[in-house]
Amino acid sequence: MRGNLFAVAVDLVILTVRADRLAALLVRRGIPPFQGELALPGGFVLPHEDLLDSARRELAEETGLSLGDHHLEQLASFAAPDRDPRGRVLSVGHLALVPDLPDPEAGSDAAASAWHEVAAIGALAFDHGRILGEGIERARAKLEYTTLAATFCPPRFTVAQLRRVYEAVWGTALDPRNFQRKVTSTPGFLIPTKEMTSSGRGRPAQLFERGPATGLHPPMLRDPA
Amino acid sequence: MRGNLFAVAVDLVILTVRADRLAALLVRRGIPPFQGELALPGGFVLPHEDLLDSARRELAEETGLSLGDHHLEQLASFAAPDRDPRGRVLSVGHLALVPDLPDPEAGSDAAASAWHEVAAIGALAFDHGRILGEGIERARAKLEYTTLAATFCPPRFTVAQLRRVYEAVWGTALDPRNFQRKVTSTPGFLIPTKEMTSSGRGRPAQLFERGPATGLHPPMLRDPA
DNA sequence: CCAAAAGTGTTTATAATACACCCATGC
DNA sequence: GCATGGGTGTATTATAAACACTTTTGG
Repeated sequence: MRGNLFAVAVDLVILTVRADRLAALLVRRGIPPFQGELALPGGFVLPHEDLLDSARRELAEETGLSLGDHHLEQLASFAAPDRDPRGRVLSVGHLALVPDLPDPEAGSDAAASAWHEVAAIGALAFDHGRILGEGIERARAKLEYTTLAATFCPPRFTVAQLRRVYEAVWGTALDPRNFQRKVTSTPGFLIPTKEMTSSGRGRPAQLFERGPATGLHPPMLRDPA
Repeated sequence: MRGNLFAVAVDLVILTVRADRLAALLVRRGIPPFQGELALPGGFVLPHEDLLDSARRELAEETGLSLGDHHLEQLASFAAPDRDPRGRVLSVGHLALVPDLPDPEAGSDAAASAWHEVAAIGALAFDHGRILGEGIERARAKLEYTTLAATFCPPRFTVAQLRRVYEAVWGTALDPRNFQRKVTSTPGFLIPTKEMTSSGRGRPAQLFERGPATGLHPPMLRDPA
């Protein structure tokens, strides 16, 4: 082992759907480098910490989420020699999908963090723009073959809420009728409850919970606009 | 930046198809730890080197391949605190798909390396068994949605050769007639040449070259056994 | 001639799409 | 009643899969 040592960080692409728009949690940096600029939440890996544990810890610190059944996965590593002016830093990007949360409140590390609609995000510190881009791309791809979309929803949700998640992430319109049949007939996607939505215009909708499906399912439908 | 520094290595899952079997290039370790055991090719990242450059360099050293149009991509990073007895080492796994090559010859680093049929590979040094497993899984998944299978083939190949690649990687039998129509009708997959195979039993087959397709194509067919 | 592999055409099953239509609520 | 969204049924279309058949070589 030689002296070519790296600092190792984890950075998080934390996505949610708010007001029918895909949004990411970003922090405004309080210290150099890139002071005052927007960046992904993240930090250095502790001496005896595994990568996912480190990402889970950062996620909890930034969002207050204890990440019970939420989704967290490794994205990719970024280690361009000049990506950090302080020296050689390898960052392991992670992707988290969380339900719509109340705005991050003051206190702990979350003070400087806020949700930003992804369509309106400009340049970020370091190479975080690229990491964010890969996270969004991965999320879009995974919705097509997994039941992960439900992780964007609260514990109980309607089929229409779930559909709006797909529409927000993909930026397309889906046929509500075909969507309904598709998701309700995919084994393990949705667990029906006996409750219905009480308020709102139109006929009340049945409430569902996230099913246990982890793996793949036949492709989701993408209607033309 | 604190003293929690890591050594960073790249390890390579180098896959090929030899004699209709999926095979990986492995090295036998000449020094501790895990002296004498089989491991993935790899090594430490140099001070000013990017990850893919480092992987390309290791690939060239181990196989002699200059990696013109061959495939190389990052897989994932592995950093369990105890994965290397020498200390904290983060390894960035990479996946390379190469055509069937002559056996690695003595000289350079390739001396101790050899192809191993993946079905016959036992325990590997470090956590390389897991990295290999993820590489194989990724390769299997990507054949289904990309035209990557052709990177396992020599510069000119027949449809039957390409089919045997799918059959080797997936371990399934495919219908030669449906396969033919499928691959020849996928835009950008195959470039037809005017040449035919000269020898061999049966009717001569047309030779093709790798097409330019990079992205996705409709799912490949998987026939039942 | 026969066996073997290449390649084409046709039929059948399955899944995706489009869309007509009925249901249950708020106003 | 009427607008709004929830939910079901069905026709149409694309695609995958199964397989009969012709072509072209070597022996």
